[in-house]
Formats: sequence, C-alpha cells, structure tokens
Amino acid sequence: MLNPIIHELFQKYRLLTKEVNNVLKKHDLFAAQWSVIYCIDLHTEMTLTQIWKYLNVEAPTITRTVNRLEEMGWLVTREGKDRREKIVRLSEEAIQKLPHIKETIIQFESDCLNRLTLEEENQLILLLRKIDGKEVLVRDK
Amino acid sequence: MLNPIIHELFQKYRLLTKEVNNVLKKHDLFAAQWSVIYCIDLHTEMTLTQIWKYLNVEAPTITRTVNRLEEMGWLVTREGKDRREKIVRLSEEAIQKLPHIKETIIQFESDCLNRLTLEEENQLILLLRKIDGKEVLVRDK
DNA sequence: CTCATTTAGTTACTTAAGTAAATAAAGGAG
DNA sequence: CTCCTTTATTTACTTAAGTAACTAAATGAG
Repeated sequence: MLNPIIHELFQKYRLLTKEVNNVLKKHDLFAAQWSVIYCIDLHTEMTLTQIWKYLNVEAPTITRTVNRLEEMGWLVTREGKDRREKIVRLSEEAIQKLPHIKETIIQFESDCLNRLTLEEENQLILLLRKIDGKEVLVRDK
Repeated sequence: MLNPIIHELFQKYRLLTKEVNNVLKKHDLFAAQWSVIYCIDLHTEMTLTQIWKYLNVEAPTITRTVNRLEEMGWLVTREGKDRREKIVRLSEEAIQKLPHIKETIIQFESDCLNRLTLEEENQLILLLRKIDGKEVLVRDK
C-alpha cells in the first residue's frame, strides 16, 4: 500500500488464498467454502449469524456460501424455534470426507509455515493481533 | 482457516481493506485503485506488465483497474515503441491530488500500527516474509 | 522472408466479499 | 392487541482478484 507491513500482508493474503484454493481443488472446494465448513464442524450446529460473526465477514457473504454448499450437498439446514433463523450443520457425506480434507489442509499450512520456529509462530500471531486494535480494546494513547 | 496465524492474517486483510476503503472514500478511490496509483507514482511511468508484476497480481486485474482509473481521469496512457505495450503515467490532476491522499494514507497506516514499536514492526515484516517462502528462495529443509 | 513461438494485453466467466435496501419474524411499550 | 423497533436473512449491485482462452505484435529459426 505504501507501508511495507501492510503491503506484505496483502501479498501474503493473495498468495495464500491462491495456494489454498489450489490444494482444495481436489476436494471440489474453495477457500471461503472450506472456512465455513471448518467453523460449522467446530461448533456442530450454527445459525448464519453465528457463522458470520465468528468468521468476521458480512451476512450476505455467508448467505451465498451456505446456499452454494447446501446445493453441493456439504450442508443441511433447518429452521430454528425462532423462525427467522436458519440452522446449519454438516451433511453425512461432509462428515465422512472431513478427516481427509483436514489432513491436506494441515499439511498445506505446515508447509507454509515451515520456515518459522514455534516461537516465531507465537510471536507472529501476537504481532498480527496488535494491528489495528480498535476492536480489541483501546489500551493506550 | 484452522491454523490461527493464517486465520488472523485473513481477518486482518479484510479489516484493513475495509478501513482503507473507508479512508479513501473521500478521495473517490478504492484500495486497489490507490495501490496502482501509488506504484505508478513510484516509478513515474510503467507498462501494465510492470505494474502487475510489481503488485503481484494477475494481468486482467490491472487491465481493469487501469481502464477504470483512466476513465476517472487519474491516469494517462500511451503506446510504447513496442506497439503491444501500454505505458501508463499519472495525469496532472492526479499529481496535484497525490500529496493530500498520501497524507491521509500515512495517517491511517500509522493509526493501524500504533500499538507496535518500531522493533516490533521490523520483526513483523521479517516474520511475514518467512511465510510460504517458495518463491523467496528455498533456503533450508 | 515465412512461419512458429513468445509476449502484452484483453475478454468472458467465476469466487470472495462489501454496502444498501428489502422482507419477515420476534419483542416490547403503551 | 397494535404499532414500533430490533434482529435474521436475503436480494441487488459493486469492488477485487483469479483462470482460461483469445488477439495482436514481436521475435527468432530455418
């Protein structure tokens, strides 16, 4: 952008999405779809609102991705007691396929980070969290 | 995604683009447009290929952004001696508006990074560069 | 010189995500 | 109970960027 940190962060974002899309191709998934599947698996069952709040994206993004994943047979949805909300869970096939996909993702991610020591990884995550901490809690200044 | 570093990196990317778009709104620009203007300013004159190689994106992305910026009067293009290539430079208005825009961007970026010390900034950039270093040079392992 | 190959840019189509505005159910004040 | 407000989701439109396939100019082998 101008600042080298932000520049680097943007470049890595593009590089990583590109590569993760490539890795996921063999499972017929895209990165954003995988992130939704992963987060539903983590919580077993979620409303759309819970998903977009967890992933920190806007609601329409999740409407679209969940619809697509439902069409593709990865997700099953039902109406909640509150009839406005849509509750999503993984389909049987998805649950079955999940371990294998997780494996390839773990492999991919560890390849990406193989030049970092464990300590560096911890440092990196702490430093990333310090960027733009408006919502984290206004600490000083 | 699953790995907290990559997860955090993706979140920060979204947060930062959102906020930089918000800051640029008063200049009638979007983040990607600004990055093209900035890099042309840095090099005075560039071909499309030089731009997309510098920014590390694909060619069609730059075709689109440059066309839009030309329509909007930010850029001027001409044909090179090699008649396949399109050479781009900033328009007079762009050059005039640039200092003010730069100022707001610098302000924005330093706000984003104000919780990091200078040393932490240096560390962060080094750590980011270690991610997925396939193209950087395969060093060890 | 001619033709095959490479290079620069574009076009068409797709994923990803954002904003603004609409719909529709739930909840609350009176 | 009625009406207003809030909440959950959706729809329409836009920016950003990718892939694949195309055009057209340049280059190089013969």
